[in-house]
Amino acid sequence: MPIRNNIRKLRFENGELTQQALAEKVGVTRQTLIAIEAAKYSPTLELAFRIAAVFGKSLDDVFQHEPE
Amino acid sequence: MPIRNNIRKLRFENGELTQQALAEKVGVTRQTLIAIEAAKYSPTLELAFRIAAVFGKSLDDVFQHEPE
DNA sequence: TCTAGATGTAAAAAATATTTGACAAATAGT
DNA sequence: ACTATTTGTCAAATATTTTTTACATCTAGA
Repeated sequence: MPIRNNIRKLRFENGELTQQALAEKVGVTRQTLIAIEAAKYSPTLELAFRIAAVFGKSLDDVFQHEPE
Repeated sequence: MPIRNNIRKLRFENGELTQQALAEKVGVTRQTLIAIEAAKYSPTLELAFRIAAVFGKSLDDVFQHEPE
């Protein structure tokens, strides 16, 4: 599943936002956030939207699909 | 789950692309595509990317999140 | 009218995402 | 050296998405 993300980068750009803090803002578990940040699996579109919303970014700014 | 999409519109703009044809291009079942088009549930980000790619659009052009 | 193609719905099984709980390692501060 | 915080991992349970199969409806064309 080749989906990259800039979550780690965005967390630090937004005042060292911790994984747990972000997880709470997004309404998800810390483990879920870790897995997504590490691209272990593909999140739900709904969750992807909520993550992007926290940073005030669009989906494409946070997640990049590498085709093939 | 308030996620709108323009799949139906995009299908017809792309030469009356049928649900089954799109499903095959995307590598998914027709029922899955129907459910997503009808916004019955939130697809995987991976799948959302593949759908957008078929139309040569970005994610945000195909799916819109209505916050709250 | 009959047939074929496109769309819609439904229910159970399979696959995948998410939660819960617990533990380990690294870092920073006291 | 100790404690607290952050990050990472793992495994089992739960929730959600996706598949499979089957049937119903509608429209267009022969």
